[in-house]
Amino acid sequence: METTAPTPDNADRGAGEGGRLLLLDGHSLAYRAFFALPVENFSTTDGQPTNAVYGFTSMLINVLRDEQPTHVAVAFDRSEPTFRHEQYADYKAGRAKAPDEFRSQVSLIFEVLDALRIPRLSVPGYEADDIIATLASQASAQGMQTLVVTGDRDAFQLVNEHVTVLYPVRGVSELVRYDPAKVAEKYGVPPERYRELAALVGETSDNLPGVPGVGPKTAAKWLTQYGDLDGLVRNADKLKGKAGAALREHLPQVLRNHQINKLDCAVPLEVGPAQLRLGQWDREEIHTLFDTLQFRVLRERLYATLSAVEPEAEEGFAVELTRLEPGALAAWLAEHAGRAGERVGLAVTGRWGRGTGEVDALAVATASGAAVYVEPAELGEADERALAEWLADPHRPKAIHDAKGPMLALAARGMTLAGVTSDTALAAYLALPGQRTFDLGDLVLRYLHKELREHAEPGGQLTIDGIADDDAARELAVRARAVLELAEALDRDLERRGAARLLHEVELPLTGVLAAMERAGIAVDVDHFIQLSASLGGQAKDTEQQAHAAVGHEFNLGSPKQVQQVLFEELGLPKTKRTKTGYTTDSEALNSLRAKSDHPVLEHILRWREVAKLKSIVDSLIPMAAEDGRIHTTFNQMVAATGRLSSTDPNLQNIPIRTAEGRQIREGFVVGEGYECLLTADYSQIELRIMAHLSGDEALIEAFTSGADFHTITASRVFGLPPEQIDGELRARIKAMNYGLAYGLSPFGLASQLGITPDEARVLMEEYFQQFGGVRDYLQGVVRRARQDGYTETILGRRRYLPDLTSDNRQRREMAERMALNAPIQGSAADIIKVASLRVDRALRERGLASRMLLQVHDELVFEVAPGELEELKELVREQMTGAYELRAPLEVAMGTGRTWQQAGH
DNA sequence: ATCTCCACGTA
DNA sequence: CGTACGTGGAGATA
Repeated sequence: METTAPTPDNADRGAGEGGRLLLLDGHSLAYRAFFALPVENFSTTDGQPTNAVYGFTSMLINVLRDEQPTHVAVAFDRSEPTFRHEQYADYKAGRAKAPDEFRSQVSLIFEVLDALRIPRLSVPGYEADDIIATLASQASAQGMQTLVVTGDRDAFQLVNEHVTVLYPVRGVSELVRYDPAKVAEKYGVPPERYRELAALVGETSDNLPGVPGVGPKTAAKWLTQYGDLDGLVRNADKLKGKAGAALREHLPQVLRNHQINKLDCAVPLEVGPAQLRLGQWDREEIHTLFDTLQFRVLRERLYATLSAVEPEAEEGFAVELTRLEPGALAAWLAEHAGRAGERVGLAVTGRWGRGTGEVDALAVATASGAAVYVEPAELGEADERALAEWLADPHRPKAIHDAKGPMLALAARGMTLAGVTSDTALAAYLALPGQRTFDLGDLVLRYLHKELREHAEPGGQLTIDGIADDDAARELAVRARAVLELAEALDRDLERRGAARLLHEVELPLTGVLAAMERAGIAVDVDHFIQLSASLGGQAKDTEQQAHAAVGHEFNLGSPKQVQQVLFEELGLPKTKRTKTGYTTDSEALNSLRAKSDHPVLEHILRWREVAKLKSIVDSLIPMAAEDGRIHTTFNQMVAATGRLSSTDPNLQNIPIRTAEGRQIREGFVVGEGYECLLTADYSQIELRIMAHLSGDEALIEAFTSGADFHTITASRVFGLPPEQIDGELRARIKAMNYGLAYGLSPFGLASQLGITPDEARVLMEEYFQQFGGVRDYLQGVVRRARQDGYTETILGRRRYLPDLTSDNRQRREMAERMALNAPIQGSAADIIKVASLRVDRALRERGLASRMLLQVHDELVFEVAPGELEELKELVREQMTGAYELRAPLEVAMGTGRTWQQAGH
């Protein structure tokens, strides 16, 4: 086709001025989607397949979001023959008729486009590509930029400085941008030569055979050498070899291809580019349609995309910072931050961690923008007291971002923080649990469309109060102001997501409980650790020497790379499972190698790893002991996507327990001075009880309420044997299944774990589900609902969003399915232990006990027992933990006491 | 100095 | 080809 030469007029115009036209090839994209997305995952409950509509709509939304076009249209082919059929009777012959499941979806795509008020164009006798070519050419002449989205490579001939093609790869999830440079890079010819190249190479799907033995490389070489197809034809005689002969023989065919693959840019159309302006879409119609299609995730994305068109507000936050005279803080707080019910924003700087901290400064800002900045260390006695009273007053509502650190820092000054009605980091975690970080600036931008900076004053910075030059003060005041505004936005967002109660009744009060545990820490016996480290170090050294001797030379046992070298290259042992960079040497693989070869080095490596790991844990603990002889971990309340806590610096949630040597480490965690002993209390099989509860499977619930061993009872039902005939082997199989189900275990995985064949595993699962069908129904329902809603939910309404459930990448999709199976179970367990921690904490205070909670390890709480309180504490803990939530398979708690964490285990 | 991979500890 | 985490060493990259 002719490319429109830029006239001085339109060449000067920016893309924004002339507009951005988006043109999609409806059939080609829908067809791509149809084959990329498995139909069994994309159907409505009444059986209407929706994979093509879904994929098409998803691509459309993405491209609307990413490209922000001003004008849009979708072109469709017609079923009638086109001018190309007249030129070449066999055009597109032999192409399989589209399957019924596909054709039924085309009218649904029409409905989606109609609801979005996006014009759909088709003209008898022409293909969608021709319509696109015509509009693109007209748009270029009007100074518009055009984006063509199509799965048809013919469109590459349209590419020029005004026209870009977005071509889908890897299903429908990714679009590659073809500008002139990209076409040249990919095909070796500029876009205006692309037709000629295609004519030589041919196009199977259009039944246009090219020159046999000539691929894109040869074609590009010829075209470059002779300038263009004309030049090549004139010089066809000179071409040597088989390829040259083939070209000469097929010359008429090439010229015919070149005729036919030319896109017509003069299709008679009733509309021009200017009439394709993106209009107002019908919210109600979209709701109804997406409801029938059961597209909830897409609806969310669509709303997010189309409402994000509102202009970005550039302003920051206005604050009026007051410098207070000594003694004036009480009055200021009473006036500005004292009215009941009116929340203020609070921002704190300082350092914190390991159960303590220091406050440098603190700013308070009100909704009107009035703000103060104080440095506690500089305050007089009266001001400090006023500050402490205000901070500790639960009736002075405050919003703060990530309260736990400031709580520790304030506590180190003897101050308590209360009345926090919003922690914006915590709120954002509930809204977006998959995110890793919750930076205040990011959230402010996302929720308020504002920058985290001061609103520029028209007349420059105020210097009246003499502190305008104090950037740190103004910055902190801005943060306080921003937090306050953000808190309002997040309150609304959480209300919408049904998580407001979870925030206010669980997560917010829990922060204080966690801070208290971090402050308390757990006492350790450093001498014990030092001895243990020495003993483990000796063993590691011995084992290392044995390993070197067995191989005949030294190597670094800690280097997987060197271990691979030794095992697979030097010793020629059979290759194990692949990793990204080689073959695994993990303990599972080494153990299976031991079954095939009795080379002693295998045992030495395994033993060394075990000992070295334990030593590294012990060595990491030793320097962690603070001056008070205790280790103060940090609990993170906002990292785990399921709602669990995590522990860092050090991680006290992965202290060894499986092996006897590992348990030696637990001997080093001891009761502190002034206390009687440690108490551990853990939930028995909490996740399985939750699974029984959520599934409502009567047989599984009965297995828990019967009082006998759960795995034995379930095994007895599955195998149809009385419980006393269930031996260790049978029990182990069912135990693996019971736990595996909550993780999305496949027959393959179960097989490899039990050392049976996948077929046997399949049979075993089948037999299991015959007894516990409710579990299967539940698990299937979880995934199906999650796919529709876009998220899973726990018993307290904690959501986990799983967009990958609709991915066209099988690995990602199946991963998301397993996450969906596990998230409600693991997350509900997290909900329950959080509630339990709060209840126990409250009961301890109500009863005025001096015993305290030290650690939370997912299903276990560890306490330090004050003298004479053991019996009362045990009763209290059991009552509060079992009563945390009423499950149909009731919660049970096991407890143990002892001088050390090891002895308190049971 | 910082990142990625592997391996492995816990629930 | 079973979920959720955090840590440390090696080795590559800057």
